[in-house]
Amino acid sequence: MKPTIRDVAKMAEVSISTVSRVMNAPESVVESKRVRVLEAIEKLQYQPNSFARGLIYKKSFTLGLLIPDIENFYYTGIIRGMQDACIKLGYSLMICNTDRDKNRLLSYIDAFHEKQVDGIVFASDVMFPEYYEKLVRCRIPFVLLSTHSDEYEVPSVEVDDEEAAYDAVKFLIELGHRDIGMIGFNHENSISGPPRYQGFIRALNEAGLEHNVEKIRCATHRFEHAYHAAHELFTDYPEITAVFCVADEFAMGVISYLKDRSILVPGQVSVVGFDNLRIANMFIPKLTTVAQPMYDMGYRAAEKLHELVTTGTVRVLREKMEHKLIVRESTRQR
Amino acid sequence: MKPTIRDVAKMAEVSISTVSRVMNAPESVVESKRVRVLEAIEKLQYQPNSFARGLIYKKSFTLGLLIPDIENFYYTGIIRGMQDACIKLGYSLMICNTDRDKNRLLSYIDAFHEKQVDGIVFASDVMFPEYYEKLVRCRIPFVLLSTHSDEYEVPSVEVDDEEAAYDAVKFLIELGHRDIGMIGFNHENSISGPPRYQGFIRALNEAGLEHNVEKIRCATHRFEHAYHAAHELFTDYPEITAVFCVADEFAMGVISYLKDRSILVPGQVSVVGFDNLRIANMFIPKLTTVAQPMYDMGYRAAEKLHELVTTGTVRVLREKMEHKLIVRESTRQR
DNA sequence: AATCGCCTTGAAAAGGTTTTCTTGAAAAGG
DNA sequence: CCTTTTCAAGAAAACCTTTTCAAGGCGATT
Repeated sequence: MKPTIRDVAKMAEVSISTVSRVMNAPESVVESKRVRVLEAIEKLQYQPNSFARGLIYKKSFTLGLLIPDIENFYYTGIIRGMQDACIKLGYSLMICNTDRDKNRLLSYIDAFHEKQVDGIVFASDVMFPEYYEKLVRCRIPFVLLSTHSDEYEVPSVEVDDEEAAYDAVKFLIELGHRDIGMIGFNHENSISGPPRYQGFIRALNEAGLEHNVEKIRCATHRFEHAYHAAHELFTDYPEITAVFCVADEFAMGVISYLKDRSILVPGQVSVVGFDNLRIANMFIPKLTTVAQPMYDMGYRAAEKLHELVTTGTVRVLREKMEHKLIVRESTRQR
Repeated sequence: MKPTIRDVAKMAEVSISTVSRVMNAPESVVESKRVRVLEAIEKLQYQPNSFARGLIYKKSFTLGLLIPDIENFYYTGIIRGMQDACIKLGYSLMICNTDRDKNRLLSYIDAFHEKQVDGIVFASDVMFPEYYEKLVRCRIPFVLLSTHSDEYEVPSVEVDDEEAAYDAVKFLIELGHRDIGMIGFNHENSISGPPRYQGFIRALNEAGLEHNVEKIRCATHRFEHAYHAAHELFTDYPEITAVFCVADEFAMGVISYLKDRSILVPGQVSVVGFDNLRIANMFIPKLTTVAQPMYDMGYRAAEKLHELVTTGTVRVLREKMEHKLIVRESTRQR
């Protein structure tokens, strides 16, 4: 059987209280006994039972992460950052992939509740009232990542989507493009959809290019959808010479479509993506894109959640992270 | 505070034993009390404390997954499969990304031990004696995924790497290629490196193409390394018209290198990858590759681990999964 | 009518740790 | 040398659940 504190105590010939003290307040026990206990711990490969501990502390030292789609490359960076932060903070991390399924998400919240995770970071999804209410009923603190809530006061960390989109489109305009399209997210079930669209519009208006305002098609996260959306976009507006995509995966879809139509990128059409996934730098052509600091965002979200969990509140509610336009090979002067 | 079984008992005016029974053996309590208890549970949003439970059952109903590199697209499929299996089996999943760091891996094992996960699936890494011994010392059951051990008797699930590599190279030969190179894994710290190399050699020998045996360069998992390795390979052997890559990411690296050298793929050189990652179908050109059933492998690994955890043993020790060559656009008849 | 047995229920122990309370001993102060 | 203070360390309670054991009540059987 797994050795318990009792076994250690017996071997070291002290009481279990002393063993406990050696682990939690070593300076309070005299050296001779301390070394005996330490030796016993080592010899028995003793590891305190986290169930017993959890029972007392009412804490699991575990954080939960809820992501919509693990196959989306966006989240791998987030995960790394969050995991590193967890290591630093002495927490474990539990990752759950909802596959964009409402019921699944709800049941993961139950699982988190049962496992008594100390807090949850909720990534990218819309914070529906159902989710919110369940979370507060379960008394689980949570922060939002790459999303936010207008209705509720929930801490969040994200980039400035409007500004980022604006920068991307402005870049295209400065390159001399006058006919610009966009592949966006559906507005109903996405948080970043509307602001990125706003940014697109603002850049257009500012440059007097309002005639492009309609040149937008929506896709739902996947390459194939973006390919299809590109087909629609270019069928309706063959004059387009540049397209702003709200995700790198969309940019790849668009470029693949253009490739199949034998339209050169960036020769005839420029394409800019969003996120700066690792593949953005591997694709042919390498993607010009607006980078989100995924790693830092994951890291920051974990820190913020920790702040919330330990202090009960958070110094800055909505945290904006820096985005940055990265110019590579998928765009060109017109 | 979080309601306990006591609060429920009080509200329903029964003993805590009765409450426990309605949750674990409902038929053993008379209907009138049962409904009272159920109502109280509902009203209080009661959720049993998993620490107390774990203390009794000595089980956490959690499985651990150890992966070397979450940024490698290979693992996302694994994770999905394993998570789905966990849901089916009533387990939670804890994913840890070691970043190929030995110490980190060791400390994750400690974390798993402390959290008392019921079992671990250990993916892709070499099972060093240090790992093995630690795992058995901690008495944590584990299975190997996409790796195996020659020294120890450990359950594993993986594809037949030798055969899969053989199939890929044979395909290239059948296409008429006579000068074939390979981008492989380093043999020291990879399990699939040697068998894939063997497969390459066997296909070559069988076709009387032994003169290619030296045309191999190694890379360590990343695109950039593969790019560099391709540079070396083509500098030394400019006659090569086909290259077998042991990872899709390597194939992308090679193709990018050839692109920069203005060598057409598949026009002048054919490239085949390995894994069939989601991007294999998004890249330009779409990759010909030998597919691994990542989802199924993750799923199967979880099932196998569950079998091991519950029965103490496993019916088939080393499980081979089916691979399959998928022909797309990166290869062509010579 | 009495006994047996079954069903339902409550009391209590067990599981492993932390922490408070208590006690005994040693150090410090007069 | 005696009293007070400080310190180390053990005993026991608490955390929340499950499960065993015991008991009470009731119907059925003889």
